[in-house]
Amino acid sequence: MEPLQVIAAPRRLRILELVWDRELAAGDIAAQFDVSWSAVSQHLTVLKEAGFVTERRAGNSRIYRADKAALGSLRAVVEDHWRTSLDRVKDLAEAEQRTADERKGKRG
Amino acid sequence: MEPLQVIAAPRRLRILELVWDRELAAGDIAAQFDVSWSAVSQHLTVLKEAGFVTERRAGNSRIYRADKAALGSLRAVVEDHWRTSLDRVKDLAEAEQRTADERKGKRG
DNA sequence: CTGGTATTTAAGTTGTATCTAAAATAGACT
DNA sequence: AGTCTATTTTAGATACAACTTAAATACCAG
Repeated sequence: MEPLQVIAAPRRLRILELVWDRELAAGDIAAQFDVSWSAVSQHLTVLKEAGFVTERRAGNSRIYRADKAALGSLRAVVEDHWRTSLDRVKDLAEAEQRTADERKGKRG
Repeated sequence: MEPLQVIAAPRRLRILELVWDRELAAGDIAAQFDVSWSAVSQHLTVLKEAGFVTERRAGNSRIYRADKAALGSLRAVVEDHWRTSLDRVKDLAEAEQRTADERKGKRG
């Protein structure tokens, strides 16, 4: 998969942030989300194949961690993303509101 | 739309590259692709709403151009992608050249 | 005004990435 | 061996972004 596609999926971006500066077992990652472990596992596979996370086995767990160097120019994008994500949620909500308003009144 | 999503669509990335350092009319952009003008127009709208291209009117044409500054950290990603694509072309050309050399009986 | 070109908007179709659920795998422990 | 736990893989459902076609808009020329 193309590097850009890999980090463009919001769930994968959040996973990447979770293992940005610490190791985490797959289960600990999955526990952060309201989706099945299977879904998270599939995302981890994509991230691993892209080289954006490393995997190591410990007991019967698999432990993941971001490989920042592998991200190249995408690294700054990831770092930017979480710095601005809260603001962006607000902006998107406002944009939604404007769209809804325009539908009601066709050209404001 | 999220900046990352905007750039992650391959068609939009190529459009952005087309208008990277020159102005182009919507029609000239659409002519580069094997999809309908409508589809290209929709992509241009997304790029414009993200702020990644500027639009100006000239006669009955609309002329677009990339706004590199607006891309922030994504700028490097676009440039990387473009360079990588060019490298791919170059690699193919070199492979062709090697094949030609071998036909002549040249070095290994 | 009419006709023509450039482009967008509207409405509906389709391909595909993400998801769920269930079965399979791998290692630890007894 | 057998059974735990952690995780992946397979198979199939779903949601959504990119597309198509057709109609609408905007601008220019006669």
